[in-house]
Amino acid sequence: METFNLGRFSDPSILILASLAGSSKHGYAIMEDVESFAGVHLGPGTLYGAIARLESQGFIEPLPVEERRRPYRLTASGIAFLHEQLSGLESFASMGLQRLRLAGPGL
Amino acid sequence: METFNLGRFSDPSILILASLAGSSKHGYAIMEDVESFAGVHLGPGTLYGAIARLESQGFIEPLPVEERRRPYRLTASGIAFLHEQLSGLESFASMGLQRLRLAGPGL
DNA sequence: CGTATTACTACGTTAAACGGAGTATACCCA
DNA sequence: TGGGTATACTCCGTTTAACGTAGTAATACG
Repeated sequence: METFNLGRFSDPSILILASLAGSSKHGYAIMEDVESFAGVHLGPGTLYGAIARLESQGFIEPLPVEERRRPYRLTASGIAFLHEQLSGLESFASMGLQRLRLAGPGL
Repeated sequence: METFNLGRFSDPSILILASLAGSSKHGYAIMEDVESFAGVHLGPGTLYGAIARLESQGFIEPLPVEERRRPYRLTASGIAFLHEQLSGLESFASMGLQRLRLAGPGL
């Protein structure tokens, strides 16, 4: 299955936040979820590095460890931040596509 | 005017390509355009570094220099690439927002 | 005629993306 | 029962590119 490709415009942080918006989950599950919904594979360095940063920024918080899994959930500020980012992204994408539609034939 | 904020999820490359989708323009004009439509300020290092990379990737090409300005335009492959990226971005953003809507109240 | 704006170049620093390697536990199945 | 696979990470090194500062030079303006 070919999912849409976000290329280098795929800040792992947002992918992780979007994954946690679906439901709270631990690192490995985030990795699989991101891979399946965005077609982006995050290696361990990228994934856990980004998770640590998101936690220190207060956008996600750890839940009790269960069976060597450390699940995380979005905080209120993580939800707000994600919403803001996604809204901006959606506006930007639709504006860009509009530009392509208008100018595309005439380039 | 408060524009939407793309934060760190704002690969300068895509912003530049989207700017050129509006019309061909030179570096400084791209900088101003990106600032006005995306609210993102690109410093010279970021801007011209990204432009050089986009050119070497064949996504943009230089037009004849006029009055110490070096304008660029999208190539066909740049248009295709931008379209693909923006479509993916739009899907991703709307999927993420949907997840927030569904799970948001229940987190 | 000097100050601001335009349009860059050049360079250095830093953050973080990325991947390889390794560890350890649990699960399956022959 | 023990060997392979999946899970769930940690650790660490390399590379990339984002970002800013400084500087240059030309044109505009007032």
